[in-house]
Amino acid sequence: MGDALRQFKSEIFQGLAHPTRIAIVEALRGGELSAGQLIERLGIEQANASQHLAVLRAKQILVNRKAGNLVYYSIRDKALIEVLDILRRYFNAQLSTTVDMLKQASREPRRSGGKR
Amino acid sequence: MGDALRQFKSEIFQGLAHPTRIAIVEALRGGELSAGQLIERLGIEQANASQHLAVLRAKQILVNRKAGNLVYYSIRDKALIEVLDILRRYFNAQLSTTVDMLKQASREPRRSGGKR
DNA sequence: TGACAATATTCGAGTATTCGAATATTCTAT
DNA sequence: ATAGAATATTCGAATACTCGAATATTGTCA
Repeated sequence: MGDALRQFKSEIFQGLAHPTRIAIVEALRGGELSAGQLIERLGIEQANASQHLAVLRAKQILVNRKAGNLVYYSIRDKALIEVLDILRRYFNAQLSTTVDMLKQASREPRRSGGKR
Repeated sequence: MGDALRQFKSEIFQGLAHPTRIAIVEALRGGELSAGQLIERLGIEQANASQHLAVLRAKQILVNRKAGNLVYYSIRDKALIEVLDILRRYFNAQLSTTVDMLKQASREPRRSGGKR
């Protein structure tokens, strides 16, 4: 696979590599929302939202549509939603094992991580 | 969705947010490889490979298995491979409209956050 | 036109990532 | 025990990211 393509891929992942940006993309699952609606739903600073939206635009994850005074954002390609669905299962599976580990850890005294 | 879960998700994406790490994961599509084999195939520095492998381990993307002097890495959950497949289609679709941008990007120096 | 609302950009400080060089660890074989 | 091979970690400098404050831009309406 070409270098440029791999670079492109990594930039998509970079685009999603922030909790706020994941929240934005997930909020747009159901369809487009204006910047203001996103700010309200996520409860974040206006400037911060705009910066994250700029990142998502730059990485081609979102597209925007201007309607008068408002700017509506939406997910550019529904394949990304598919990815989010798969990852949801993935995270659920991972979570159960992580939770088990955490339970285990909180039950045992903190010690240099030996094997039994 | 919980904050912690979103944090967890973003860390997975962060784990994949580097071309070298994507190359590593893709090299492991066909099954496990030792660190040395990865280094040879990808043509990268030993220390650098080890650092990236540490990131992928920390993000729970890879698991490793020691066999004598060697350490074999493999993808932890096959859902990730599914994700890579979907993204392959995604990237192909995007490519037609993005080729020009990529050419441009690879031709111009990277200059975000430059000196002031 | 001027005031105002919605969104975007710039700035600077704090933090995190990335790299190669150097060093450390772990395992095997003698 | 010692050497050597495979892998991991530490260090420091360069680069990139993130945030809120301040400012700029764009569109609407009276």
